[in-house]
Amino acid sequence: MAMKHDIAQRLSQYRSVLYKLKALGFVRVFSDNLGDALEISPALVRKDFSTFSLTGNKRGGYLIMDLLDKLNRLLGKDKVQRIIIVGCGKIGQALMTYSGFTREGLQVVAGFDSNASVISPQASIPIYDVKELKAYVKREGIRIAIMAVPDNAASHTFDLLRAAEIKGVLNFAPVPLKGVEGCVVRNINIGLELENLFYLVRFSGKLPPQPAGRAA
Amino acid sequence: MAMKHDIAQRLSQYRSVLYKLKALGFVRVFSDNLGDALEISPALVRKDFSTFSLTGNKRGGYLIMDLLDKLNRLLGKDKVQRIIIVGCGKIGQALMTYSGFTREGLQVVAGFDSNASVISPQASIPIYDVKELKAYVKREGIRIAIMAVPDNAASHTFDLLRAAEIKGVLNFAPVPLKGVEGCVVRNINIGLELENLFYLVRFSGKLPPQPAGRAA
DNA sequence: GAACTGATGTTATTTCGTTCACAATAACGA
DNA sequence: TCGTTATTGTGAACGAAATAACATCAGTTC
Repeated sequence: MAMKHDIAQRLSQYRSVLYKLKALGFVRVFSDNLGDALEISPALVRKDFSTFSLTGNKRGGYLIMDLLDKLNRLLGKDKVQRIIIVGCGKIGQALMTYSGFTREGLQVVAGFDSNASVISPQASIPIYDVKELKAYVKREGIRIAIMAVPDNAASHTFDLLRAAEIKGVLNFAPVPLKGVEGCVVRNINIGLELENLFYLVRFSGKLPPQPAGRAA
Repeated sequence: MAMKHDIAQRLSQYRSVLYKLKALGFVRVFSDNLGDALEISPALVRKDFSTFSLTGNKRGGYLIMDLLDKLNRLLGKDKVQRIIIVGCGKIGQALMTYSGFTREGLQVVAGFDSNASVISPQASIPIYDVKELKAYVKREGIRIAIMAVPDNAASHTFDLLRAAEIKGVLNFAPVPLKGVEGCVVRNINIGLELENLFYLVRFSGKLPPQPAGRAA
């Protein structure tokens, strides 16, 4: 059940770096450059490209435009990718107008909430009652949702999303959801990340306490 | 340069699950239970515990209270962990009042921004001018910061944080920051995560296109 | 109190992602 | 045109992390 997440993440990162290089006027790029940018070895860059049949020239490296074309097709970036946000509290609303999305070809097309006071179907990005979720998703063919609800609503909301046959969920609730057949889940647990940071800072450099107690 | 991130993350997850079990009235737990909860093998649970000298009883499993005590000490949860937020736009402000933090023993003690219109030193969680960042961090002994600034400010803001000798940064800007000596960085790139989701959904089950072209 | 049961703690094995190493080859220069 | 050089593409080697396997032992039962 090992995730093949990592290589897909790298594809997006390559894409991002390539756009920057293109903006700087470069037309070719070498595996070394991309390796430096992502802090990985050039060999891994070439291997990734090989896996997806992204080919270069034996001496002239890779053509940036060519790579971008192929990556965009691979990542489905040739069309705008529409998402909805379920849970329009502070985080949800912040994400609704998050500027990083448009730049990435992502478009938040609607929000959903159970709290009547935030519902506003006339807004530029409308917020509907969560009761309308299923119909909307079906009608508009939405496949990906961001979930930004409080922890106690997480599990129920996830059931609603599954009932609406959502195919992928980015979960910001502090309750890790388990992925299920037909629906990929990705958990972003901010508290967990911070805890992790505190841990890494506390023991940065030093090994964890009593790492198997090998005598000196 | 392989990360030892994973085991620390699991430690926090064990802790979270253990609290839930405790709330349900359980007093003992077995490696199987925790393995199921985190979707990992029981062997890995025992191995993790062994690494950190978390011991159980050969037959009776582990005592939940005992594990929690030790985990809390390991993760520094015996005292409140204070953090600051740099960049008080929508995301930053949403995080300031994020309810998930207090539950985790995390406390946002201040915000910083360069935009005069959001500065409010009298608020219950004060927002100061970013000019005061360094002095504040020194005075209060802050070690961890959340960075929620727009992409074009990311690099400069990171320099400020380093100058203030911040030890760890959780970066929400859509520009991945490279970690540096003395400062651990953890990037949360929402756009990237969504792209990844789209990719996984597109190819869920099926292998990536032409995976090295092995003939049928 | 002796045999048995069931879970731990740890060693051995496997798996998998990454890096190494190098053969193949396209561009460049004389 | 032919040698040289720089870079790709990929099979082999490596290493780390997860799993499997098992020896060890606390508790339970008769």
